[in-house]
Amino acid sequence: MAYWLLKTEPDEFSIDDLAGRNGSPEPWNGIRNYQARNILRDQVSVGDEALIYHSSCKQVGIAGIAAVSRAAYADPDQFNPESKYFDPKASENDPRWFCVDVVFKRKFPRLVPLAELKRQAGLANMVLLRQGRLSVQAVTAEEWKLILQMA
DNA sequence: GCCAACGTTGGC
DNA sequence: GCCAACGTTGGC
Repeated sequence: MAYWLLKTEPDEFSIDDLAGRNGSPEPWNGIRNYQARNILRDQVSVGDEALIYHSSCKQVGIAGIAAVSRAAYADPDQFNPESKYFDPKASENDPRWFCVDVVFKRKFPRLVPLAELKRQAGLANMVLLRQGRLSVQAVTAEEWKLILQMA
């Protein structure tokens, strides 16, 4: 079992939206970055758990936890010309982008702000703090434990 | 809204 | 394959 962090803009899709799915799977789609894509496609597995991170909003930080319920499959939006995630270079035979399904696990009693994560010595090597722009990233067991304690 | 960091595109 | 120009992410 591995741990991940998934970024989302809460104005688009928040931890509350995920909670509102009442346990049904939510496709984590729209990932259009190769590094993130490779992690999704090659490493994220059913049963893994992920921190849900709220980005590009008033209160940035970690909002809760989701579990992976389906491993990588072709993101259908890449084939849909109506979608903003449409990719003319992708084809059904040769998909370029992938998504996974996640289910809601829990919402933290409070959002753990990015500023606090930055202050935590044990999190100094966290990918989130080292590499700004990666929307799917690995979290170590130690980091996971520490963040759950902060929540 | 600004701007730093970084990813992508495209000419050569 | 290099690199300049440009676009996007994302915190503040």
